[in-house]
Amino acid sequence: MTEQSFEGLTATPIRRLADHVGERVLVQGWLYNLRSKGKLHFLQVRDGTGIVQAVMSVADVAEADFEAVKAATQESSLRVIGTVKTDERAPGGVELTVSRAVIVHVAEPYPIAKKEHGPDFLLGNRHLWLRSKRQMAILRVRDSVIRAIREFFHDRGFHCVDSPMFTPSACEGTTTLFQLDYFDDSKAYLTQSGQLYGEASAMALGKIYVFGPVFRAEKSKTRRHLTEFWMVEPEAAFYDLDDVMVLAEEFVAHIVRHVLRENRSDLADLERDVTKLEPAAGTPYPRVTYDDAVRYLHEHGHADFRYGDDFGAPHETVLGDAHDRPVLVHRWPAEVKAFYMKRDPANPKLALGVDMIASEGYGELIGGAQREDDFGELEKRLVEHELPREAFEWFLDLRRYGSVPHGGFGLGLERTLAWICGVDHLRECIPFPRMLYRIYP
RNA sequence: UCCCCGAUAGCUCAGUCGGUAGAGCAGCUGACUGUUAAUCAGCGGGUCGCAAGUUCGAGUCUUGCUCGGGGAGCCA
Repeated sequence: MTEQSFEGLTATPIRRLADHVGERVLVQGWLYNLRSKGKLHFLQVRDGTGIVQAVMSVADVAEADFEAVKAATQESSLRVIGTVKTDERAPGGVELTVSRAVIVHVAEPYPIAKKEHGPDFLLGNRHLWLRSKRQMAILRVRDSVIRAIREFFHDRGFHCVDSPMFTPSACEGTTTLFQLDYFDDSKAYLTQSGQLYGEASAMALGKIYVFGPVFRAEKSKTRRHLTEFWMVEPEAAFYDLDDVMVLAEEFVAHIVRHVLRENRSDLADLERDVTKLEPAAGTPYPRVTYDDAVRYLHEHGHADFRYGDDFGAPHETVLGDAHDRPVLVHRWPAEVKAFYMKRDPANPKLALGVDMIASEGYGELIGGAQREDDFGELEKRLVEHELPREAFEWFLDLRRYGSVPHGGFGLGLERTLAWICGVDHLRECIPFPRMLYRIYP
Protein backbone atom coordinates (compact mmCIF):
# COMPACT_ATOMS: atom_id res chain seq x y z
CA MET A 1 0.00 0.00 0.00
CA THR A 2 1.12 3.46 -0.75
CA GLU A 3 -0.69 6.72 -1.19
CA GLN A 4 2.06 7.81 -3.56
CA SER A 5 0.53 6.03 -6.51
CA PHE A 6 -2.90 5.67 -8.05
CA GLU A 7 -4.08 3.51 -10.95
CA GLY A 8 -0.53 2.32 -11.55
CA LEU A 9 1.00 5.80 -11.72
CA THR A 10 3.41 7.30 -9.17
CA ALA A 11 2.73 10.93 -8.33
CA THR A 12 4.83 13.52 -10.15
CA PRO A 13 5.64 16.79 -8.33
CA ILE A 14 4.22 19.77 -10.21
CA ARG A 15 7.65 21.41 -10.21
CA ARG A 16 8.95 18.51 -12.31
CA LEU A 17 6.13 18.41 -14.87
CA ALA A 18 8.17 20.21 -17.52
CA ASP A 19 10.43 17.12 -17.65
CA HIS A 20 7.46 14.92 -18.55
CA VAL A 21 5.92 16.59 -21.60
CA GLY A 22 3.83 14.11 -23.58
CA GLU A 23 3.63 11.63 -20.69
CA ARG A 24 0.61 10.52 -18.73
CA VAL A 25 1.15 11.56 -15.10
CA LEU A 26 -0.54 11.60 -11.72
CA VAL A 27 -0.72 14.83 -9.74
CA GLN A 28 -2.00 14.81 -6.16
CA GLY A 29 -2.84 17.96 -4.31
CA TRP A 30 -5.43 20.60 -3.62
CA LEU A 31 -7.74 22.66 -5.80
CA TYR A 32 -6.30 26.16 -5.69
CA ASN A 33 -8.96 27.61 -7.97
CA LEU A 34 -11.59 26.35 -10.37
CA ARG A 35 -12.87 28.21 -13.40
CA SER A 36 -15.67 26.31 -14.97
CA LYS A 37 -16.79 27.13 -18.47
CA GLY A 38 -19.73 24.90 -19.35
CA LYS A 39 -18.25 21.73 -20.77
CA LEU A 40 -14.70 22.73 -19.84
CA HIS A 41 -13.14 22.99 -16.38
CA PHE A 42 -9.94 24.87 -15.67
CA LEU A 43 -8.44 23.57 -12.44
CA GLN A 44 -5.53 25.23 -10.73
CA VAL A 45 -3.98 22.39 -8.76
CA ARG A 46 -1.26 22.91 -6.18
CA ASP A 47 0.79 20.22 -4.45
CA GLY A 48 3.29 22.24 -2.46
CA THR A 49 5.93 22.17 -5.18
CA GLY A 50 4.01 24.41 -7.54
CA ILE A 51 0.72 25.16 -9.23
CA VAL A 52 -0.41 23.74 -12.55
CA GLN A 53 -3.48 24.29 -14.65
CA ALA A 54 -5.39 21.15 -15.49
CA VAL A 55 -7.87 21.35 -18.35
CA MET A 56 -10.79 18.98 -18.23
CA SER A 57 -13.14 18.58 -21.16
CA VAL A 58 -16.45 16.79 -20.76
CA ALA A 59 -15.62 14.89 -23.96
CA ASP A 60 -12.46 13.30 -22.49
CA VAL A 61 -13.60 12.08 -19.07
CA ALA A 62 -16.27 10.05 -17.36
CA GLU A 63 -19.35 12.10 -16.62
CA ALA A 64 -19.06 11.29 -12.90
CA ASP A 65 -15.52 12.75 -12.81
CA PHE A 66 -16.69 15.88 -14.58
CA GLU A 67 -19.62 16.41 -12.23
CA ALA A 68 -17.49 15.70 -9.15
CA VAL A 69 -15.01 18.41 -10.12
CA LYS A 70 -17.82 20.81 -10.88
CA ALA A 71 -18.96 20.42 -7.27
CA ALA A 72 -15.47 20.75 -5.80
CA THR A 73 -14.77 23.79 -3.68
CA GLN A 74 -11.58 25.76 -3.23
CA GLU A 75 -8.93 23.69 -1.36
CA SER A 76 -10.70 20.39 -1.96
CA SER A 77 -8.10 17.64 -2.21
CA LEU A 78 -7.87 15.61 -5.37
CA ARG A 79 -5.95 13.28 -7.66
CA VAL A 80 -5.67 14.12 -11.32
CA ILE A 81 -4.38 11.94 -14.14
CA GLY A 82 -3.56 13.67 -17.37
CA THR A 83 -1.13 14.24 -20.19
CA VAL A 84 1.48 16.97 -19.83
CA LYS A 85 1.66 19.42 -22.69
CA THR A 86 3.28 22.73 -23.29
CA ASP A 87 0.92 25.61 -23.81
CA GLU A 88 1.66 29.28 -24.23
CA ARG A 89 -1.63 30.17 -22.58
CA ALA A 90 -0.90 28.26 -19.38
CA PRO A 91 0.77 30.01 -16.49
CA GLY A 92 4.02 28.10 -15.97
CA GLY A 93 4.28 26.96 -19.58
CA VAL A 94 2.84 23.46 -19.11
CA GLU A 95 -0.65 22.25 -18.43
CA LEU A 96 -2.40 18.97 -17.94
CA THR A 97 -5.04 17.52 -20.26
CA VAL A 98 -7.12 15.57 -17.79
CA SER A 99 -8.32 12.02 -18.39
CA ARG A 100 -9.28 11.20 -14.80
CA ALA A 101 -10.01 13.31 -11.73
CA VAL A 102 -10.96 11.99 -8.32
CA ILE A 103 -11.93 14.23 -5.45
CA VAL A 104 -10.40 12.96 -2.21
CA HIS A 105 -12.25 15.38 0.03
CA VAL A 106 -14.67 18.19 -0.70
CA ALA A 107 -13.55 21.15 1.39
CA GLU A 108 -16.05 23.16 3.37
CA PRO A 109 -16.39 26.75 2.15
CA TYR A 110 -12.85 28.06 2.42
CA PRO A 111 -12.41 31.11 4.65
CA ILE A 112 -9.56 32.62 2.69
CA ALA A 113 -11.08 34.05 -0.44
CA LYS A 114 -9.39 34.93 -3.69
CA LYS A 115 -9.27 38.48 -2.39
CA GLU A 116 -7.41 40.71 -0.04
CA HIS A 117 -7.70 40.13 3.68
CA GLY A 118 -6.70 42.04 6.77
CA PRO A 119 -3.81 40.99 9.03
CA ASP A 120 -6.01 40.07 11.99
CA PHE A 121 -8.05 37.65 9.93
CA LEU A 122 -5.02 36.17 8.20
CA LEU A 123 -3.08 35.69 11.44
CA GLY A 124 -6.09 34.07 13.06
CA ASN A 125 -6.17 31.69 10.10
CA ARG A 126 -2.42 31.27 9.82
CA HIS A 127 -2.83 27.48 9.51
CA LEU A 128 -4.75 28.05 6.28
CA TRP A 129 -2.97 31.23 5.18
CA LEU A 130 0.15 29.09 4.73
CA ARG A 131 -1.50 27.58 1.64
CA SER A 132 -1.44 30.79 -0.34
CA LYS A 133 1.13 31.25 -3.06
CA ARG A 134 3.03 34.00 -1.33
CA GLN A 135 3.29 32.17 2.00
CA MET A 136 4.38 28.96 0.33
CA ALA A 137 7.14 30.90 -1.46
CA ILE A 138 8.38 32.42 1.81
CA LEU A 139 8.35 29.00 3.50
CA ARG A 140 10.42 27.53 0.68
CA VAL A 141 12.94 30.36 0.85
CA ARG A 142 13.11 29.91 4.62
CA ASP A 143 14.00 26.26 4.17
CA SER A 144 16.57 27.26 1.57
CA VAL A 145 18.16 29.84 3.87
CA ILE A 146 18.37 27.28 6.67
CA ARG A 147 20.12 24.84 4.35
CA ALA A 148 22.52 27.57 3.24
CA ILE A 149 23.33 28.34 6.87
CA ARG A 150 24.13 24.76 7.77
CA GLU A 151 26.06 24.23 4.55
CA PHE A 152 28.16 27.37 5.10
CA PHE A 153 29.24 26.42 8.59
CA HIS A 154 29.71 22.75 7.81
CA ASP A 155 32.00 23.64 4.90
CA ARG A 156 34.12 25.81 7.19
CA GLY A 157 34.53 23.30 9.98
CA PHE A 158 32.00 24.81 12.38
CA HIS A 159 30.06 22.26 14.42
CA CYS A 160 26.45 22.76 15.36
CA VAL A 161 26.18 22.73 19.15
CA ASP A 162 22.77 23.26 20.66
CA SER A 163 22.25 25.49 23.66
CA PRO A 164 19.49 25.04 26.25
CA MET A 165 16.09 26.70 25.97
CA PHE A 166 15.71 26.78 29.77
CA THR A 167 18.21 29.03 31.49
CA PRO A 168 18.70 29.90 35.14
CA SER A 169 19.16 33.63 34.48
CA ALA A 170 19.46 36.34 31.88
CA CYS A 171 22.18 36.03 29.26
CA GLU A 172 22.63 39.73 28.88
CA GLY A 173 20.80 41.00 31.91
CA THR A 174 18.85 43.83 30.37
CA THR A 175 16.03 42.46 28.25
CA THR A 176 12.81 41.03 29.58
CA LEU A 177 12.60 37.27 29.83
CA PHE A 178 9.76 34.79 29.85
CA GLN A 179 9.69 33.28 33.30
CA LEU A 180 8.34 29.88 34.18
CA ASP A 181 8.15 27.52 37.14
CA TYR A 182 10.92 24.95 37.29
CA PHE A 183 10.02 22.41 39.96
CA ASP A 184 9.64 23.19 43.65
CA ASP A 185 10.24 26.85 44.24
CA SER A 186 12.74 27.51 41.54
CA LYS A 187 12.29 29.67 38.45
CA ALA A 188 13.61 29.21 34.93
CA TYR A 189 13.66 31.49 31.94
CA LEU A 190 13.37 30.91 28.23
CA THR A 191 16.67 31.73 26.60
CA GLN A 192 17.08 34.97 24.72
CA SER A 193 20.42 33.95 23.24
CA GLY A 194 22.60 30.87 23.09
CA GLN A 195 25.77 32.90 22.94
CA LEU A 196 27.23 32.34 26.41
CA TYR A 197 26.82 28.59 26.00
CA GLY A 198 28.22 29.00 22.51
CA GLU A 199 31.38 30.51 23.97
CA ALA A 200 31.79 27.49 26.26
CA SER A 201 31.26 25.15 23.31
CA ALA A 202 33.79 27.04 21.19
CA MET A 203 36.40 26.48 23.90
CA ALA A 204 35.75 22.75 23.36
CA LEU A 205 35.38 22.40 19.59
CA GLY A 206 37.08 25.57 18.37
CA LYS A 207 34.47 26.67 15.87
CA ILE A 208 30.79 26.14 16.58
CA TYR A 209 27.39 27.59 15.86
CA VAL A 210 24.19 27.57 17.86
CA PHE A 211 20.97 27.51 15.85
CA GLY A 212 17.58 27.53 17.43
CA PRO A 213 14.64 29.55 18.67
CA VAL A 214 15.10 32.34 21.19
CA PHE A 215 12.51 34.24 23.19
CA ARG A 216 12.10 37.91 23.98
CA ALA A 217 9.40 39.13 26.33
CA GLU A 218 9.69 42.78 25.33
CA LYS A 219 6.36 44.32 24.53
CA SER A 220 7.43 45.28 21.05
CA LYS A 221 4.67 45.93 18.55
CA THR A 222 6.48 46.51 15.30
CA ARG A 223 6.98 44.74 12.02
CA ARG A 224 10.58 43.98 13.01
CA HIS A 225 9.82 42.03 16.19
CA LEU A 226 8.59 38.62 17.24
CA THR A 227 8.53 37.16 20.75
CA GLU A 228 9.88 33.87 19.41
CA PHE A 229 12.36 33.84 16.55
CA TRP A 230 15.29 31.83 15.24
CA MET A 231 18.85 32.91 15.67
CA VAL A 232 22.13 31.55 14.27
CA GLU A 233 25.08 32.25 16.52
CA PRO A 234 28.54 31.21 15.37
CA GLU A 235 31.35 31.46 17.90
CA ALA A 236 35.02 30.81 17.19
CA ALA A 237 38.20 30.58 19.21
CA PHE A 238 41.17 32.66 18.04
CA TYR A 239 38.89 35.12 16.24
CA ASP A 240 39.24 38.87 16.64
CA LEU A 241 36.81 41.56 15.49
CA ASP A 242 38.17 41.55 11.94
CA ASP A 243 37.76 37.79 11.72
CA VAL A 244 34.19 38.14 12.94
CA MET A 245 33.41 40.80 10.31
CA VAL A 246 34.88 38.71 7.49
CA LEU A 247 32.90 35.69 8.66
CA ALA A 248 29.69 37.74 8.87
CA GLU A 249 29.91 39.22 5.39
CA GLU A 250 30.90 35.93 3.75
CA PHE A 251 28.08 34.22 5.61
CA VAL A 252 25.38 36.62 4.46
CA ALA A 253 26.78 36.71 0.91
CA HIS A 254 26.68 32.91 0.84
CA ILE A 255 23.03 32.87 1.90
CA VAL A 256 22.11 35.44 -0.74
CA ARG A 257 23.95 33.54 -3.49
CA HIS A 258 22.25 30.31 -2.44
CA VAL A 259 18.78 31.83 -2.60
CA LEU A 260 19.44 33.61 -5.90
CA ARG A 261 20.51 30.25 -7.32
CA GLU A 262 17.87 27.97 -5.79
CA ASN A 263 14.76 30.12 -5.39
CA ARG A 264 14.35 32.22 -8.54
CA SER A 265 10.71 31.24 -9.03
CA ASP A 266 9.89 31.85 -5.36
CA LEU A 267 11.45 35.32 -5.54
CA ALA A 268 9.39 35.91 -8.68
CA ASP A 269 6.20 34.83 -6.85
CA LEU A 270 7.14 37.34 -4.15
CA GLU A 271 7.79 40.01 -6.79
CA ARG A 272 11.15 40.63 -5.18
CA ASP A 273 13.37 43.07 -7.08
CA VAL A 274 16.45 40.84 -7.24
CA THR A 275 18.65 43.64 -8.51
CA LYS A 276 18.44 45.04 -4.96
CA LEU A 277 19.77 41.71 -3.66
CA GLU A 278 22.45 40.88 -6.19
CA PRO A 279 25.14 43.28 -4.87
CA ALA A 280 24.93 41.55 -1.47
CA ALA A 281 26.09 38.31 -3.09
CA GLY A 282 29.56 39.85 -3.37
CA THR A 283 32.08 40.71 -0.67
CA PRO A 284 33.47 42.71 0.98
CA TYR A 285 30.70 44.70 2.60
CA PRO A 286 31.40 48.32 3.48
CA ARG A 287 32.74 48.91 6.99
CA VAL A 288 32.26 52.10 8.95
CA THR A 289 33.11 52.86 12.53
CA TYR A 290 30.41 54.09 14.87
CA ASP A 291 32.13 57.50 14.74
CA ASP A 292 31.90 57.53 10.92
CA ALA A 293 28.27 56.46 11.09
CA VAL A 294 27.39 59.28 13.46
CA ARG A 295 29.10 61.78 11.17
CA TYR A 296 27.12 60.37 8.24
CA LEU A 297 23.86 60.74 10.18
CA HIS A 298 24.71 64.34 11.09
CA GLU A 299 25.19 65.11 7.41
CA HIS A 300 22.07 63.26 6.25
CA GLY A 301 19.04 64.62 8.03
CA HIS A 302 19.83 63.60 11.62
CA ALA A 303 21.85 66.60 12.83
CA ASP A 304 20.32 66.15 16.29
CA PHE A 305 21.66 62.63 16.82
CA ARG A 306 23.60 62.53 20.07
CA TYR A 307 27.02 60.87 19.98
CA GLY A 308 27.02 57.92 22.35
CA ASP A 309 23.42 56.85 21.77
CA ASP A 310 22.40 53.63 20.10
CA PHE A 311 20.84 53.95 16.66
CA GLY A 312 17.07 53.87 16.37
CA ALA A 313 15.10 52.44 13.47
CA PRO A 314 15.15 55.66 11.38
CA HIS A 315 18.93 55.93 11.78
CA GLU A 316 19.44 52.33 10.74
CA THR A 317 17.35 52.97 7.63
CA VAL A 318 19.52 55.93 6.61
CA LEU A 319 22.75 54.01 7.25
CA GLY A 320 21.49 50.86 5.53
CA ASP A 321 20.46 52.78 2.41
CA ALA A 322 23.86 54.46 2.07
CA HIS A 323 25.23 51.40 0.25
CA ASP A 324 24.09 48.82 -2.28
CA ARG A 325 24.67 46.00 0.21
CA PRO A 326 24.54 45.58 4.00
CA VAL A 327 26.95 47.74 5.98
CA LEU A 328 29.08 46.74 8.97
CA VAL A 329 29.17 49.32 11.75
CA HIS A 330 31.93 48.59 14.26
CA ARG A 331 33.56 49.97 17.43
CA TRP A 332 30.62 51.20 19.49
CA PRO A 333 30.47 53.24 22.67
CA ALA A 334 30.89 50.60 25.36
CA GLU A 335 27.96 51.88 27.44
CA VAL A 336 25.36 50.94 24.83
CA LYS A 337 26.74 47.45 24.32
CA ALA A 338 26.64 44.20 26.28
CA PHE A 339 28.98 43.38 29.19
CA TYR A 340 30.80 40.56 27.41
CA MET A 341 32.27 42.69 24.62
CA LYS A 342 35.99 43.36 24.67
CA ARG A 343 37.14 46.98 24.85
CA ASP A 344 39.11 48.46 21.98
CA PRO A 345 42.78 48.53 23.11
CA ALA A 346 43.15 51.75 21.07
CA ASN A 347 40.28 53.44 22.90
CA PRO A 348 38.83 51.81 26.02
CA LYS A 349 35.63 53.87 25.69
CA LEU A 350 34.78 51.73 22.65
CA ALA A 351 33.63 48.12 22.52
CA LEU A 352 34.78 45.76 19.77
CA GLY A 353 31.23 45.16 18.62
CA VAL A 354 29.80 45.09 15.13
CA ASP A 355 26.28 45.38 13.73
CA MET A 356 25.32 44.50 10.18
CA ILE A 357 22.57 46.76 8.91
CA ALA A 358 20.54 45.86 5.83
CA SER A 359 19.25 48.26 3.21
CA GLU A 360 15.61 49.12 2.49
CA GLY A 361 14.77 49.64 6.16
CA TYR A 362 15.17 46.01 7.22
CA GLY A 363 17.44 47.08 10.06
CA GLU A 364 19.89 45.03 12.04
CA LEU A 365 20.56 41.57 10.61
CA ILE A 366 23.56 40.79 12.78
CA GLY A 367 24.95 41.84 16.12
CA GLY A 368 28.39 40.52 17.02
CA ALA A 369 31.63 41.16 18.84
CA GLN A 370 35.04 40.10 19.91
CA ARG A 371 34.47 38.86 23.47
CA GLU A 372 36.23 39.94 26.63
CA ASP A 373 38.76 37.18 27.25
CA ASP A 374 40.50 38.65 30.31
CA PHE A 375 39.26 37.36 33.67
CA GLY A 376 39.77 40.61 35.58
CA GLU A 377 38.17 42.79 32.90
CA LEU A 378 35.12 40.55 32.65
CA GLU A 379 34.81 40.56 36.44
CA LYS A 380 34.76 44.37 36.34
CA ARG A 381 32.10 44.40 33.59
CA LEU A 382 29.80 42.20 35.66
CA VAL A 383 30.03 44.67 38.52
CA GLU A 384 29.49 47.68 36.24
CA HIS A 385 26.38 46.07 34.74
CA GLU A 386 25.16 45.05 38.21
CA LEU A 387 24.91 41.40 37.21
CA PRO A 388 24.77 38.60 39.83
CA ARG A 389 28.25 37.10 39.82
CA GLU A 390 27.11 33.65 41.03
CA ALA A 391 25.11 33.16 37.84
CA PHE A 392 28.19 33.87 35.74
CA GLU A 393 30.82 31.83 37.62
CA TRP A 394 30.83 29.20 34.91
CA PHE A 395 31.20 31.92 32.28
CA LEU A 396 34.15 33.36 34.20
CA ASP A 397 35.64 29.86 34.26
CA LEU A 398 36.13 30.12 30.49
CA ARG A 399 38.63 32.91 31.30
CA ARG A 400 40.29 30.80 34.00
CA TYR A 401 41.12 27.73 31.95
CA GLY A 402 43.00 28.48 28.78
CA SER A 403 41.36 31.73 27.77
CA VAL A 404 41.80 32.75 24.15
CA PRO A 405 40.70 35.68 22.01
CA HIS A 406 37.37 34.71 20.51
CA GLY A 407 34.28 36.19 18.94
CA GLY A 408 31.06 35.56 17.12
CA PHE A 409 27.75 37.02 16.15
CA GLY A 410 24.04 36.38 16.08
CA LEU A 411 21.96 36.56 12.93
CA GLY A 412 18.19 36.84 13.10
CA LEU A 413 16.75 34.31 10.66
CA GLU A 414 13.40 36.04 10.14
CA ARG A 415 14.92 39.48 9.61
CA THR A 416 17.32 38.06 7.08
CA LEU A 417 14.45 36.26 5.38
CA ALA A 418 12.28 39.40 5.35
CA TRP A 419 15.09 41.32 3.68
CA ILE A 420 15.79 38.59 1.11
CA CYS A 421 12.11 38.11 0.30
CA GLY A 422 11.23 41.79 0.36
CA VAL A 423 8.52 41.06 2.90
CA ASP A 424 7.66 44.02 5.09
CA HIS A 425 6.60 42.12 8.23
CA LEU A 426 8.41 39.42 10.22
CA ARG A 427 5.13 37.66 10.98
CA GLU A 428 5.13 36.27 7.44
CA CYS A 429 8.66 34.90 7.80
CA ILE A 430 8.00 32.22 10.42
CA PRO A 431 5.36 29.50 9.99
CA PHE A 432 3.47 30.29 13.19
CA PRO A 433 4.46 33.73 14.51
CA ARG A 434 4.36 34.41 18.23
CA MET A 435 3.75 38.06 18.92
CA LEU A 436 2.58 40.36 21.65
CA TYR A 437 -0.99 39.24 22.50
CA ARG A 438 -1.06 36.67 19.71
CA ILE A 439 -0.33 33.00 20.32
CA TYR A 440 -3.12 31.34 18.27
CA PRO A 441 -3.08 29.22 16.20
C1' U B 1 4.70 51.68 29.07
C1' C B 2 3.64 55.85 25.57
C1' C B 3 1.69 58.06 20.74
C1' C B 4 -1.51 57.50 16.27
C1' C B 5 -5.35 54.69 13.57
C1' G B 6 -9.28 51.18 13.24
C1' A B 7 -13.77 47.70 14.57
C1' U B 8 -20.64 47.39 9.78
C1' A B 9 -22.60 40.23 6.16
C1' G B 10 -17.99 34.39 6.25
C1' C B 11 -14.06 38.09 3.87
C1' U B 12 -12.76 43.28 1.91
C1' C B 13 -15.17 47.64 2.42
C1' A B 14 -19.05 51.88 1.44
C1' G B 15 -22.78 54.09 4.42
C1' U B 16 -23.59 61.82 2.78
C1' C B 17 -26.67 66.40 7.14
C1' G B 18 -28.57 61.79 12.97
C1' G B 19 -34.22 59.29 9.83
C1' U B 20 -34.50 52.39 10.56
C1' A B 21 -28.52 48.29 6.21
C1' G B 22 -25.49 48.41 0.91
C1' A B 23 -21.64 46.61 -2.87
C1' G B 24 -17.90 43.20 -4.44
C1' C B 25 -15.93 38.46 -3.23
C1' A B 26 -17.16 33.69 -0.94
C1' G B 27 -21.71 30.17 -0.63
C1' C B 28 -26.19 28.08 -3.23
C1' U B 29 -29.15 27.49 -8.29
C1' G B 30 -28.59 27.93 -13.53
C1' A B 31 -25.94 29.29 -18.52
C1' C B 32 -21.36 28.97 -21.21
C1' U B 33 -15.39 24.46 -25.01
C1' G B 34 -9.61 28.54 -23.58
C1' U B 35 -10.61 30.55 -18.52
C1' U B 36 -6.23 33.72 -16.07
C1' A B 37 -8.91 36.87 -8.82
C1' A B 38 -13.30 34.09 -15.76
C1' U B 39 -18.04 36.16 -17.11
C1' C B 40 -23.49 36.50 -17.01
C1' A B 41 -28.57 35.80 -14.49
C1' G B 42 -30.95 34.65 -9.88
C1' C B 43 -31.10 33.39 -4.34
C1' G B 44 -29.85 33.35 0.91
C1' G B 45 -26.90 36.07 4.39
C1' G B 46 -26.55 41.64 9.86
C1' U B 47 -26.24 41.48 18.23
C1' C B 48 -23.28 47.84 12.93
C1' G B 49 -17.09 45.22 18.94
C1' C B 50 -19.27 45.94 24.31
C1' A B 51 -21.61 49.31 27.96
C1' A B 52 -23.63 53.84 29.13
C1' G B 53 -25.09 58.87 27.61
C1' U B 54 -27.31 62.98 24.32
C1' U B 55 -31.80 62.79 21.15
C1' C B 56 -38.58 61.96 19.19
C1' G B 57 -34.89 58.90 16.67
C1' A B 58 -27.74 56.73 16.89
C1' G B 59 -23.98 52.43 12.25
C1' U B 60 -23.42 57.96 12.40
C1' C B 61 -22.50 62.42 18.07
C1' U B 62 -20.10 61.95 23.47
C1' U B 63 -17.64 59.01 27.39
C1' G B 64 -15.61 54.52 29.17
C1' C B 65 -14.06 49.58 28.13
C1' U B 66 -12.43 45.43 24.95
C1' C B 67 -9.95 43.73 20.76
C1' G B 68 -6.81 44.63 16.55
C1' G B 69 -3.18 47.43 13.42
C1' G B 70 1.07 50.88 12.88
C1' G B 71 5.02 53.31 15.37
C1' A B 72 8.45 54.71 19.72
C1' G B 73 11.55 52.54 23.36
C1' C B 74 14.39 47.70 23.38
C1' C B 75 16.55 44.45 20.30
C1' A B 76 17.88 40.18 15.94
